[in-house]
Amino acid sequence: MVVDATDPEDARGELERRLGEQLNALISAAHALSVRAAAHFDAGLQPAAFHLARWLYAFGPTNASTLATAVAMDRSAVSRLVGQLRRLGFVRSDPDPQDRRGVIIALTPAGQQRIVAAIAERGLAFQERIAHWSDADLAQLVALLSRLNTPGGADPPR
Amino acid sequence: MVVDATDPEDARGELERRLGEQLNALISAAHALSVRAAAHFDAGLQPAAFHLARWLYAFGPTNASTLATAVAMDRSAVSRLVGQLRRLGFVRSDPDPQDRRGVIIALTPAGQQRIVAAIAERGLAFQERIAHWSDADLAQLVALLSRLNTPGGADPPR
DNA sequence: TATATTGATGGACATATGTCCACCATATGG
DNA sequence: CCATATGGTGGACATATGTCCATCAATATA
Repeated sequence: MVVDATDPEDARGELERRLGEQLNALISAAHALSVRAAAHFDAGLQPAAFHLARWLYAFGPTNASTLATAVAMDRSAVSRLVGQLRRLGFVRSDPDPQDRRGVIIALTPAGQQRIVAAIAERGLAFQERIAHWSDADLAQLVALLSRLNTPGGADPPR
Repeated sequence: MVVDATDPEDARGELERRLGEQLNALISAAHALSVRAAAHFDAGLQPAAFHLARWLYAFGPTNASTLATAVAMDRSAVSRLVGQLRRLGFVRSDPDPQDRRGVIIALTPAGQQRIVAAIAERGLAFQERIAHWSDADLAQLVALLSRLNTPGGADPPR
């Protein structure tokens, strides 16, 4: 596809297309690393439980329904997996003070440590790639990703 | 954790830690979108096949073994899934001229179109977030991600 | 109080996925 | 030529996952 860079609309569209391409490559590569990280997290644990724990680590506590929507899982499945994680002491689920039908699911310190350890391996893979980056470039990337990750431009709901 | 920003070593480590955190959030959020994108790709197709197709779209043709390693799957599974994709006309597998035991697996134009269409939905989710970004910031992010995604600093093995 | 709604849990079952193994074709080394 | 190694395919089976449904407790509404 040939793009006329002098046309502002097309230039913007091209930028967006290239962002999609780069995100796709990143996510595609990260998937394999995630599979291996999940295996490291806990041997007696279903891999899908790792996704839940990681989401909780990334975005903080929520109730079961929100969590189910966020990770694109059935509520039944989330309930089962949270049960596993709770039995292993990696998450806690306290009744929601606002609506006592619901529960607030949160990582325990033990769970947080496990996540950090499991992710460390993946960290190594990327650390090699940024080894020769300047601090300025690295800081810039972190800042831009941070902005990309907070939909409203506000702080994440920790 | 309190970091002494005047110590260059700690500042660098802190940057790397924050990059890990941001990547984790991005990957965690992207996972749910990927699940939905896979469903859009083809109804009669196993979701895992979408991962294969996406990897081929992101990184280009390879042989079955390399593909299996890259996506952290068993060779048997890759063989089965590639078979499905081939039957649907989304990939081609030609014998490797270098080693005629092996095959080179590549997306067909039809497969490429499907991937682009399936990813478009996810694109919309991110497009909202970057709607108010300046072209300069967007271009900067694309450039930095591009550098992050090419391990050796060289061009990807298309 | 009676009724309907909502959040969560867990059983039951179908489907998808991971893994092991046997097999075939080619390649490699003696 | 023979033995062995390697890339790929597909069968068989165990496990993980997705989905539907019944159930319970707390809310909300009348």
